[in-house]
Amino acid sequence: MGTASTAATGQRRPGRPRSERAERAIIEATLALLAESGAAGLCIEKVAARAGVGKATIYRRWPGKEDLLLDAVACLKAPLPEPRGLSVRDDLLALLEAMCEQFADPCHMREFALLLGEGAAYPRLMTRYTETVIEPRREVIRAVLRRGAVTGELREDIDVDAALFMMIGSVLARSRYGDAPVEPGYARRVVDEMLSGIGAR
Amino acid sequence: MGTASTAATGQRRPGRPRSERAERAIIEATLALLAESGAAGLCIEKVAARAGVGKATIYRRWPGKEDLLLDAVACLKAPLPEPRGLSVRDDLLALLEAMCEQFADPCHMREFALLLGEGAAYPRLMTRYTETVIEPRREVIRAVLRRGAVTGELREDIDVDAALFMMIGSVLARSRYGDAPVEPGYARRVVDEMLSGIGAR
DNA sequence: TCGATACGATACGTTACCGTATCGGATCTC
DNA sequence: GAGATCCGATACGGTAACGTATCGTATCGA
Repeated sequence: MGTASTAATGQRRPGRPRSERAERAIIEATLALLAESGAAGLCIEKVAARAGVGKATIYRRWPGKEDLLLDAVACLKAPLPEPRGLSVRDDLLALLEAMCEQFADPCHMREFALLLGEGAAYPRLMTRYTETVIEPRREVIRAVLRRGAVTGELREDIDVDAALFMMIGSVLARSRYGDAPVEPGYARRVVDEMLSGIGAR
Repeated sequence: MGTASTAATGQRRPGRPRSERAERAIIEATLALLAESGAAGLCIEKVAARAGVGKATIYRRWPGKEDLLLDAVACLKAPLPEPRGLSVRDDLLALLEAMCEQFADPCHMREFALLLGEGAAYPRLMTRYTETVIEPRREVIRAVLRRGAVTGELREDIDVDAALFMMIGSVLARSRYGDAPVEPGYARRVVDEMLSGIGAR
């Protein structure tokens, strides 16, 4: 992490060691505030207050806001269910339903949307988020699509990336603020529409 | 608009009338700064500076930032090409290519992404943006899809909304910061994948 | 011409957050 | 126990934007 050099050398520094508990509280508070107010709205003083920590304890570890956010975002997990269904259709359905569920949580939605919007201002942060959260999820879906092309459940010459973004995007475009929440059954409709195609037989 | 009551009564108020030119400059500067920094990053002093206007000239018309933004966003247009192609496929292709092009412009992308991310903090602003920009565009695409279902170019029982969001979302999910720019031919790949479906024949 | 209002400019006090410094107490190693 | 470092707390000066007030000038109706 962005912290001092003890880990690098392996040696112990003299004096009181840094509190692991404080560090966890800081990261946790950072992620919570990130989801609430976005990267631009996040401020160190609020992080310190929520973490129950002095400002100095933060500045001792990270030089500034962006470095703190960078480490915080790296701690995010991407809890998409590992697909182990029987059919490709069932796997896609489970993945898409999990996405719908996550985006229905206003907290996750905000986290994603805020980072998306602020990507231009914080490019390193956006890159880290992509590596940590977004790309692993995409890869899970890509794997299912490729598997389908091999087993014959999907067209052999399927355009994996186009299909990937159609799936992900259908949830993303639907889950905007101001729209009605995604209704149950939406994932199934998308998957079936993708499988059968919209063209006439 | 949010301005004073002369329009409502139709009567002229005594004294020097408000400058139409200043009002236009303010709205224009607001939209420019909105695209650059988002709603949260926008500040009245910068709007005044860019518009070449005193702060009082802004506060005389709008009580605060959100009301100004509300009027500014209402002035946005949604320049999707009116489809008048020969086939449904050509129309969808043209619409999707126009979307790709617009999202390739960093300015439009930021405008959209920033508003999306800040939707939670400015719900009225988000609603206005949806009414003015987003929903009209969706309706154009819906109309083409419905037409296809009638003419037989598309399946008769097509799920219009699912298909709509798959189309829009494929561009949206692909056009993130940190990703490579959308390559030419992407729109065609999406449209053809949607028409044929990814399921095996 | 005169009163009323708007204009751009600028000064003002307020608030929020920045990053730094310092405090007394706590917790490590030697 | 001595020295070093960290702890949470808080004070500090600096900066940015807030929204209000006040300039002298400009432009309208009566």
